[in-house]
Amino acid sequence: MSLPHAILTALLEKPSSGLELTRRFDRSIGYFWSATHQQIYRELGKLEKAGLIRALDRDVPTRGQKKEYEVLPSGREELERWVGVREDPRDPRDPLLLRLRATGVVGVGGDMVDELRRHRALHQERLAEYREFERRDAARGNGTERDRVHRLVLQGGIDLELFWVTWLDRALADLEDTG
Amino acid sequence: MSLPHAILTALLEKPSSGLELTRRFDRSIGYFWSATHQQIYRELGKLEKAGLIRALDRDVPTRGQKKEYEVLPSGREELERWVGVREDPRDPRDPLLLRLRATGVVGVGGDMVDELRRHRALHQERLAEYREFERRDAARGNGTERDRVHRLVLQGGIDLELFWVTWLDRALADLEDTG
DNA sequence: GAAAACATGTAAAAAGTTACATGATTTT
DNA sequence: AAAATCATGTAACTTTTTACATGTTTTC
Repeated sequence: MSLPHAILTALLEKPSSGLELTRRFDRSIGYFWSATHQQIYRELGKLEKAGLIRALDRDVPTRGQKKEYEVLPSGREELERWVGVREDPRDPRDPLLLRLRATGVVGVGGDMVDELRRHRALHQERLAEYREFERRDAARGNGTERDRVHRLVLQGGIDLELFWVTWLDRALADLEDTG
Repeated sequence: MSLPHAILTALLEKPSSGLELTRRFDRSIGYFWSATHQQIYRELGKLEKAGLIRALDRDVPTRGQKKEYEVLPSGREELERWVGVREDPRDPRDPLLLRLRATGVVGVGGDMVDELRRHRALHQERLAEYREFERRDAARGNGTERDRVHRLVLQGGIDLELFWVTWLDRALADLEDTG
């Protein structure tokens, strides 16, 4: 049950429309949580119905017209409750390592090496992007708790991509060696 | 669509019953893919129906009685096809970083620091466990491709836990500093 | 013979993915 | 006026989670 809380957090940081939220999920929030626009619109509908958020301005919302939402006090309370909840780390699920392991029983082919290289490039790209965000952030202030938390989370994104690039390098070195 | 392929891989490595598979998913396969017994039994049923695996021995399967499965040729072919598929890295989804970010807008309390410490301990535990597996593996042979792939995947599990412990240490240092 | 451990399942709900539909606004 | 982009949504499906149900074998 994290999506509604991700949306509440994003809306508290800045009231937004569904599409704007989708874009923010592709950027900063996306370091650790992703969502499609379909998920977001559905969830916005639920949150509005539950009285946790409300649409601004629009009395007569028509299709195709921008609709901005803001968080209501009950929404903020719900988020405050949720941050105090204990939840264990989630089980990892990564198809790439599964595929690699499967090659151990059905045989490889150079295909898997290509695929690992491709993934390495993708992670490298994302890493570069995050480092660019970091560079930009360094210019801005870092006084508030919010800024520090943002920085920590971005650092998490960077470290995670670094993990991937490093592990993929090792895997490629190993497989190219004798593969 | 990875669960059926995870099961096919596990069954090729060694024919097993549903409960045995569940245990193996909690151990080695669990480095990067998890599944509950409910998921596994349902999927075994589907795979059997699709003719990719078959139950051994049992002609009259009754509830509560062990049922072992093995992979049929068509199952192996399906797995061979699947390892060649290109699939982009999956979007990360981690509620902990989401909760941390939420504290940036609703305020922290020492609660989050406690929660980060708790997660650090859990990751540290798992890391120790994986290193124990690594130690044991080192004794065994490493000649076959299968052994090498297993070792790479285990290394991935270790590196991922190391990422968490390192990042959590950094986060704790930062938050305790001024928190 | 009671309890614990082993073993297989069903059902319902929640979350996520994929495909499709449609209207409004801006640019060329 | 056509095309591109902005914007919101529906529907069907798949996957995952949670709660429950039940039978068998081993151990004390």
